[in-house]
Amino acid sequence: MAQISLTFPDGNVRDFDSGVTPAEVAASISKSLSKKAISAQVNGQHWDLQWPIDESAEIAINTLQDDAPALELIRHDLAHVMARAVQEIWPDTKVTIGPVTENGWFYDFDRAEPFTPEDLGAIEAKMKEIINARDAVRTEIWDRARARAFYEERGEGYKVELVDRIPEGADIRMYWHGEWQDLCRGPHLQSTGQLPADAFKLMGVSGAYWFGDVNRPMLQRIQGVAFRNRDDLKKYLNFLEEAAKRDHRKLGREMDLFHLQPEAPGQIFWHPNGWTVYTSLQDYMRRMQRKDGYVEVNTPQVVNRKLWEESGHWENYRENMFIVEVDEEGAREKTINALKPMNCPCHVQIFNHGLKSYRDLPLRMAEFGSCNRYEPSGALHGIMRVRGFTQDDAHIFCTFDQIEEESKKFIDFLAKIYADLGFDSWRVKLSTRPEKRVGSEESWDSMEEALANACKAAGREFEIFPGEGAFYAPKLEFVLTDAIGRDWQCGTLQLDPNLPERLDANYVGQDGEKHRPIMLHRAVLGSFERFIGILIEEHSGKLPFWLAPRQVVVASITSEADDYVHEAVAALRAAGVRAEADVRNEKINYKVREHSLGKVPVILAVGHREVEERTVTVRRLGEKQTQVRSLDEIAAELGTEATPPDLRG
RNA sequence: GCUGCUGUAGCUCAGUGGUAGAGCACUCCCUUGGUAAGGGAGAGGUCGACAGUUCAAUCCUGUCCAGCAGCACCA
Repeated sequence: MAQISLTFPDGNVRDFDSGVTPAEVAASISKSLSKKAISAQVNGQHWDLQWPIDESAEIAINTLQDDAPALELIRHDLAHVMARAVQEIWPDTKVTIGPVTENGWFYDFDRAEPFTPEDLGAIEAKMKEIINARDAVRTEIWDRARARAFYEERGEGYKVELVDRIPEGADIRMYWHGEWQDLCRGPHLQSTGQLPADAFKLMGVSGAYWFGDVNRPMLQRIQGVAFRNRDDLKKYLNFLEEAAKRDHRKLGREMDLFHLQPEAPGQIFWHPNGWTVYTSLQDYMRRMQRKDGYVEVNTPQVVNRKLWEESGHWENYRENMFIVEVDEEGAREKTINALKPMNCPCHVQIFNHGLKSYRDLPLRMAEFGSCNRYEPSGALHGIMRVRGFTQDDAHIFCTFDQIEEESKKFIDFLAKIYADLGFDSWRVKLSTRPEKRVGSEESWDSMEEALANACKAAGREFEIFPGEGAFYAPKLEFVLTDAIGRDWQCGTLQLDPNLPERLDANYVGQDGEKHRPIMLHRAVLGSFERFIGILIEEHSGKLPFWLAPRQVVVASITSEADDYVHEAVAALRAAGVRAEADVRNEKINYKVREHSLGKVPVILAVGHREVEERTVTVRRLGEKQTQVRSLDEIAAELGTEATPPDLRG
């Protein structure tokens, strides 16, 4: 038997027979390690305790104390345990795949009857039974024909398909615990008894397509979350509760920002409070754009089909467009129009109106463009994914040589805005040429390089996403992370030589000849609707003062202070603060509670004392402490705070 | 769009084959109270829509609409 040497994390080297398993290695070290071991790292690769090691390697034995491997194994083994539980309860159920997810796992099943929420309890109970049975996990490598025959005999058609999908040369691993069997690449725990029976929870059942294919029948997906111990699970469930509290749909109602109703699905009824946030943000964006050399335009909502055919949207995007047919009385033919889903074709019309010279470039054309897209019903989500929305859209018409500089300028612009809006953490993705594409390799080289160079010049790191670009050009996407760790793609910078070509945009160059400009589609916020949703959730409704819809409420403690309340409100408004009076016949406790829940950042309370001294008592949201200040002083101070970031001295 | 679940007062939710309830919010009255709910009274519902079964439907069945979760989609 050949010898191999294994190097341990502490630097020790020991010799073993080739083919030794990590389980045997652990046993040779100590009995307790052998019991506690869950898996190994062999040359950095996550390794099942039962897999033989044939060559000298670095090895580390993992236990439940090792965070990453432990979580992976717990979640993965629970997926198997759940599948076994389901098949034990409903033997006619077919199993498919069950991968690990960010906080747990899911497993997709094929079964005629739907799983009900009540079934989940039964499955969970059965899973605990299986864990308590402490069955050893066993693995073997089979050849393809045997594995295939095995699953065919059992009628597990999905598994047959999986066996067929395993690439040539890769091991086909079969796993067992108890009588139950699954095809799996592993690794797994030593025994189901190593699973924490109190640190997982089934979260729900939903539909999912087999390999994401809409044409295949829908499977039933049961999802679970799992952690190393009960406390971590509790922490996670608690986190979910906290996240639910900051849901923009809930806060939108509580803060009276907007509503949606069935007559206009995916379109927003903005209430005064919400519209104040919207217009404040839009005013800010408008000022920023002007300062950065954009011109602003506005273009039609309802545009004849002809333009969409020319732009290519009719061919490629039609099922997402609202079609408007005009059937005029006595007209020879009815006209077919579409609500614009994008602004770009209209902007090219403005560009094309009149001759453009190279001296006009770069031309930065901005529009707060109202767009309508017929999004699939299942995609709608509050104000984050809607059918009617407004983009902070702009198209930069420029020459190829100007791409890099314009891109750099845009990244700087976007960085300034994200910083002003309180987002410090964001990433840049560079999506490069896809398989199916148009244009020469040289042109792709230079476009990708221009975007990469622009990032470098702006001092921004970027990740490359190969093959993710549009068929005509690469793009940058700007992803920000909110307070609960979710990613949102908001900003984008898409190069586009295609649309100017289709719509025959051109400018007269220095040489007196016609040339084709390139377009840069770009947005910072993406859409106001989605961005406001993100802002609400990021701040749990406690928006930055300059964006808060009601910045100050002046509340009377006694009705004898009512006149002074109105005087204070007038003074605040004169100072540029959005202030309201609350002179209702209610106690101050009641008013404080209500406005605190309404996320009003500042409450000024006034009673006899304040009236006499011409002061107010200031209470800021989230603070218990109050402060007595003179009315003039606080009006000036809050006036400064209410100033948008770009207008501050 | 697909699978599953849900739809009762402005909000959160209970409930029943014999046309409905609570808390909060709302209106009025009392109370003028010092920093997260003072007390009392009152008003408010075509039980998502439309069909069907039934003597009788908010409840059972079907279709549609909308919402929620996930999948798919996001040129």
